[in-house]
Amino acid sequence: MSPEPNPARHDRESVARHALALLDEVGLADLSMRRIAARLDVQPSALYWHFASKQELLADLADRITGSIPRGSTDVLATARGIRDALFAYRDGAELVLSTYALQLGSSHAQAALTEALRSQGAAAAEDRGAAILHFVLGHATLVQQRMHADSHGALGGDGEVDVTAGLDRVFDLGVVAIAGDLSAPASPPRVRA
Amino acid sequence: MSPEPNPARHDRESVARHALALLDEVGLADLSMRRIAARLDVQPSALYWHFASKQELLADLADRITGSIPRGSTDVLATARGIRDALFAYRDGAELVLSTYALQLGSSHAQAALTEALRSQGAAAAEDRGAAILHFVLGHATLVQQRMHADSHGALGGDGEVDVTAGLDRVFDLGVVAIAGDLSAPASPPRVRA
DNA sequence: ACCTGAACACCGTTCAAGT
DNA sequence: ACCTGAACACCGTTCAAGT
Repeated sequence: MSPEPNPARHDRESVARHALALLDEVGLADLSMRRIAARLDVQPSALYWHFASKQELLADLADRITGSIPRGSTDVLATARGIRDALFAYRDGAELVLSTYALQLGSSHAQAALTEALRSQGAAAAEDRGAAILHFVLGHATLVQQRMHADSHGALGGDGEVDVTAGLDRVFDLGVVAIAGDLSAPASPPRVRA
Repeated sequence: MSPEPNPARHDRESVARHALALLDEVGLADLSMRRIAARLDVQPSALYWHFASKQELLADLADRITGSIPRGSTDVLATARGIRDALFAYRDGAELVLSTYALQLGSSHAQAALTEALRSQGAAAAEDRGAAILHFVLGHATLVQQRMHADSHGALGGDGEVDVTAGLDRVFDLGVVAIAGDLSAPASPPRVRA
């Protein structure tokens, strides 16, 4: 019955899951090691038993976010939407994945999903198109997610009453479809010129 | 001849210019108010006479970076390259502009340049395409710039000896041209289907 | 108009020591 | 195997006070 001092021991998995939940609550800017430790009822230094640095922890979180991306679809647009939605599933998810991308962990998983879909649709230069779509999706999702947060915080640009997220889905689809290329033409499109 | 205590007074312009130079040297992660103050030979609190917060200072820097983007070109690809190169002109320039974008300052300038070029080429849905290209360029430039920095720091992904920036120019051009649309067709492209 | 000095509430990280 | 306690070198920001 008495509140024991601290029987709550954790492993890597537990730390990561709590950190991911905290990210969703407070956002990336306020996700400090000390806050995570407090949430785990543990001293900050305890985290360094499980992760060598904050960078490594964040990279792990990014991997978990991109890990839920569905693979194996032959529809490029659906695949791109799957990536976007995985990023949207956690607050600042896009920014986190984008800033961790250079370390080449989960982002290659996302790019592979796109390249697969492009190839199965017979698109030329599938590798380059996959990279381009991933860059577009990451940029787009980061901007949209930031905007959503800025709006809910009441930091408007001055125009007053415009819905900032209006038309962003249209922009997303346009971008993905355009980079994917003319999928109605199988291998070498007949490049019509006026 | 004697080193006077501190006759170096500054205005907003001076602070911003020194901060921008420091950004280029140390990168965004190490650009602290205290470091900027030290560079100006001033106490950290002095910065708050010129800028209300670090956010406001960073937004100003982002504006200066995007302010150098050439306007008025009718070539969409050239305009996109102009934006990318402005971002590349300072260390972490892309990340800075991207993270400040929600506040809607200099990024609208960049998007306007793209929309103008698209319109002058008679592209349909110029507004949406301009937004999509901007999202792509910001995502792409951020990733490339990060990668450059990670490489020079020796943090490889494990593959050993691959040139990571290889083919990125190709991906950039592919993305921009694709989203810009078929510019050889003037107003309503004849949408050929097999 | 522009800056100092001191303070407040934070950071990430290391490391010996505990269990 | 996992954590504490204490320390180190930092942060952004506020505010009275100086010139």
